[in-house]
Amino acid sequence: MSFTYEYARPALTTDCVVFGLDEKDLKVLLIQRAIEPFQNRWALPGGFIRVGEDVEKCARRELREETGLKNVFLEQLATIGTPKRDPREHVVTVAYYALVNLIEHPPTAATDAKNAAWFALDDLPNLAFDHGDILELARQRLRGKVRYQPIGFELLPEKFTLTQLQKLYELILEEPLDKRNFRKKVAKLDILEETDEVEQDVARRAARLYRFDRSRYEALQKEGINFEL
Amino acid sequence: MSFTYEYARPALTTDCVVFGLDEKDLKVLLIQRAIEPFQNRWALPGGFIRVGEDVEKCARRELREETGLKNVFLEQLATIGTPKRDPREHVVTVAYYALVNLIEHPPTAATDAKNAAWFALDDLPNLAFDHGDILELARQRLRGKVRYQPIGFELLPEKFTLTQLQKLYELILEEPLDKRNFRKKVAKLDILEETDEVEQDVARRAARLYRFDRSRYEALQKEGINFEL
DNA sequence: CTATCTAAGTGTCAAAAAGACACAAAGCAA
DNA sequence: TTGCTTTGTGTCTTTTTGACACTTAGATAG
Repeated sequence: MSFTYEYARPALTTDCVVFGLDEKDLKVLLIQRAIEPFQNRWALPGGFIRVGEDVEKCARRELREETGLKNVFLEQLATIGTPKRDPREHVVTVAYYALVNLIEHPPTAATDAKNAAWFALDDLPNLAFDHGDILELARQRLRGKVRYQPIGFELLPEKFTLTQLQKLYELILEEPLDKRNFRKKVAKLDILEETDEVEQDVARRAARLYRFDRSRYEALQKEGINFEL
Repeated sequence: MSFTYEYARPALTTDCVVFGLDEKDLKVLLIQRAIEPFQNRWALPGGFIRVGEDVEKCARRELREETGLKNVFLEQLATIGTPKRDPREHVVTVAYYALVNLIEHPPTAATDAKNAAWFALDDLPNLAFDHGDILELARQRLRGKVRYQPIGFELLPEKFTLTQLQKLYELILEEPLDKRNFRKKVAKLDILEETDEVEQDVARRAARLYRFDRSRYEALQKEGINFEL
């Protein structure tokens, strides 16, 4: 079966930069290509958009098929359509980025025959196509976005310590933050709920666990408050 | 001549929300559709991407062909691919927004047989497709962006008064600003160059004209300064 | 049980930024 | 000469930012 059009059309794909937070590092989920071009090279999960399929739906479907991830935070990054970016033909890709917490989504959740693995941001392989550029773009976007929207919470487990939160921000912003000032600011945002639990199994004083109060956040969001850190 | 593919492909278009500043209003450039669907309805300028054509290039080409505009500030807004947004078939559009100053680009600069006209933002016609949604999205983006990047200058003529600048910000942000505080902040940004000219032909004290210092801005940008107003 | 280790948790002060606020003078017109 | 309109300017208060260090909880090792 084949499909015929009066004018030539570029192919349309989605690609997704999946960020995950490990104990210590920010990581990205990559898949190893099974076929040419760039066979065996690591690449962003993604694939062709089907006719009648919503673009974001496509990104989510590919993510599920290739990495097993579902119900993740997903946001559009940019659309890249440089003619020569795919050696086969003109392929326009709609790039997304996703945030997941690695604790609830363990490494290497491949389903679709290919290999999937998490890579630390400072230890990336050479990527297929222009995926290296897209990844870098996603990294910048994350850095910018985190300053005025509390999307960082998507990377953490449901309950987390303030130190974990600070470490995360330091990883994303790539700069150290002052503990007291950080806590002062977070407290003022008033979007964290203190639980009555503490960390388990640590060989030192256990830190209190907090939970992100999404409803509180959405209420503030409507009033137009901003969340700079 | 026709083109055949193994799998069905959505069509790919670009659309562009062009903002322009009139004496008093923020306006948007629309074109009137010459053909079905939505014949005679107003719509965003845009059209189909050609194979081998870069996406942004396409947006610029369509803008030139349909409205006569060129060399404008253009930035990607979002990609929308809801399957039913075009009644004919699945069409994915890459939306851009552009900023131009109406003084240097006079109203109704149509070239491509269709009608083009500027509409005030609070007096818009019913738009074709989902273009009304795209326009609203662009408006929000502009409002957000203007707070930390001096893109507002793209809407003004080369030389402008501080009052003009303030009025523009008030239009975009949809809130009144204090004259003295506004000037204080603008001065601190240090990206305006004072000219030795003043307004002409006004029936009152003439205001001093300023020029946007782009090189100064780019220097600051690199150092990572931000431009909140 | 005591000492030791590690990370948690907490407040003050100074500097900078934001925001509220009002009036004199320029320049044209009548 | 008077009146009208809009320019251009400074101070003070409040809020926010940023620098900075020690005590304490809790587990472990001896």
